[in-house]
Amino acid sequence: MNAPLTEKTCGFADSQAVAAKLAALSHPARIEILRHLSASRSCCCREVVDHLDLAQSTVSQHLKILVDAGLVRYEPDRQRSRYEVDSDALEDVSRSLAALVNSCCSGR
Amino acid sequence: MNAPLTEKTCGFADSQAVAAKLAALSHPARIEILRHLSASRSCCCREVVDHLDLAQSTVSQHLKILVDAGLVRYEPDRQRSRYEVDSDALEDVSRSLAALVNSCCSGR
DNA sequence: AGCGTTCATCGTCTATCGGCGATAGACGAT
DNA sequence: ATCGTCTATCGCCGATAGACGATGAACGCT
Repeated sequence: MNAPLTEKTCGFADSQAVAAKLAALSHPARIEILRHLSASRSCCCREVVDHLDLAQSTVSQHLKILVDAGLVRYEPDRQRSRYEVDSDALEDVSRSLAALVNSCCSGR
Repeated sequence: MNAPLTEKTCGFADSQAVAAKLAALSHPARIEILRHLSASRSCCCREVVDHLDLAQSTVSQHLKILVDAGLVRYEPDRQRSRYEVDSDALEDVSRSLAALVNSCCSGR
């Protein structure tokens, strides 16, 4: 599912997928959110808001971005929605980047 | 390993650094550029332009972003400027992300 | 029933991104 | 000296990101 596709030839379309994942991670607030989420096992939006010194709406947006990117799981539990890190997805991104970097540094 | 700084408290400033690096990587064109650069050992702007179906000015911009992020080395060789991947820097980013992911998945 | 809390969404504003063409500087070649 | 090539930069634009406040729905509690 993830990619036994084109081997190391990779491809152009693939770049887009990786880029999209990395884009979701390329914001300090979102990284902080991930850290906080993982530290707290799982938590609601409010908890993140308190921790982060950003407006609730802004945090909600960042969370949505992370969810859309598939890096965070979301469960609308009554009021207190629960957000929790999708470890597998995260590790997958890390692996993707590592693969990219590796293929770029294969020369040395 | 590379960062015995603040342990797991990590820090807010640190997130910014990682985010900045990842931002440079979060664009398909730039990933393609990296791939091409690494495949060609080193090359000039024009070479990338031919390969990429983007205007020369656009490519130059992307290259600048990569250089500013410290992921690509730049040497203004007469006309034919030489761009080449900074393997160490790239690996460093990969490690940073891995560390982040790892700390987020420590629970499981 | 009514209040407080939580959250997602909407609209708005500003800044930045990503693209392009045009331009100017630096060279090599003629 | 002039022409063609390669770069980097500038100016411009549409689109998007990122922030906020306001709003309304859903819920718990009293």
